[in-house]
Amino acid sequence: MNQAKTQAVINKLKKKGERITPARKGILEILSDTDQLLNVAEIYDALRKKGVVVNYSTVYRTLDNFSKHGLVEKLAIVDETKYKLLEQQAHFHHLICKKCHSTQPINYCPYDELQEVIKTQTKFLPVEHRLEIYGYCEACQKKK
Amino acid sequence: MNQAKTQAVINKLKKKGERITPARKGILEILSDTDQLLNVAEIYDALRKKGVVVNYSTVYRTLDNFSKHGLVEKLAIVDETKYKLLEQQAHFHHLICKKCHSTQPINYCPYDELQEVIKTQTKFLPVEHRLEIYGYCEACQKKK
DNA sequence: CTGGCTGCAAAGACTTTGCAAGGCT
DNA sequence: AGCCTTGCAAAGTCTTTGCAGCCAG
Repeated sequence: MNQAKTQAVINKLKKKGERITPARKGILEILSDTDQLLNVAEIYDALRKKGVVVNYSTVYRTLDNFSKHGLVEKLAIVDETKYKLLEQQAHFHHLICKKCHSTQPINYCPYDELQEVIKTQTKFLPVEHRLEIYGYCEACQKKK
Repeated sequence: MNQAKTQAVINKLKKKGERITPARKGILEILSDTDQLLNVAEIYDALRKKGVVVNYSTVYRTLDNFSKHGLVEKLAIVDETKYKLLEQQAHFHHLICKKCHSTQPINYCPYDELQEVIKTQTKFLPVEHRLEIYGYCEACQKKK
């Protein structure tokens, strides 16, 4: 279990005057311990498995809260909304399997070139970006 | 009005044995005539303005249909789902304004490097990808 | 003609919200 | 103790679906 990661985020939340409840701690632990993108139902289920039984609305509210504090990113996958804990150092994009919906991070980001192109072509002021790659994971390729 | 573009897609649909109804024709015209990403409500409204009054479910079904035929792309924007007509030649990514939600295409795609990185780092088989950039358009920068 | 397409209305999935009770600090 | 957070239930939004009737080919 990635306690250091969880604790770091908890400290940030405390500094902002947010209370640390079992639901919040549980969700942070879950997000800290995975490199998958998770949707609300997956987080809800994972919480139950940990013995933290909460209402769905709590999960939604908690994720909104974390998102507003810039601790968690809400990602729009086609036909699904997923969440991930933001890393302070680097940031990642994800490979998403079209069959089993598993995700894995990839160490690549086109941000620098992207920014250059935008500056050259437009007067748009970029703030953030999303990049996801859809395809088939190793396991699902073999199944086919 | 971009009739050539519309007609080209209509021909593709006909070849696949799909019928060309007023709803389908209207939606194709709308998508052909914009470089914006449109959501279902925007397409529905644009149809009405053209005098083509249809049910929401028809818009959904039509877009699903086009999407299945690879003519239209369904994009997941955070908190919104948008659609665009696929270009056969090139493909584009979009700049999305966080304030007014307008979109503009940009002539850049990291696909080549991306594929290289995926091949090097993983055994994932990429099929498609999504890249969107969020920020502020020229008009909204001035308003601030 | 005739099967695919549409309208309608209802259901379904997901998310948000108001209020009272409970628990973190 | 005070007030932020949660549970509950209801409402809201968006999307899908079954069925009957219509229309493009």
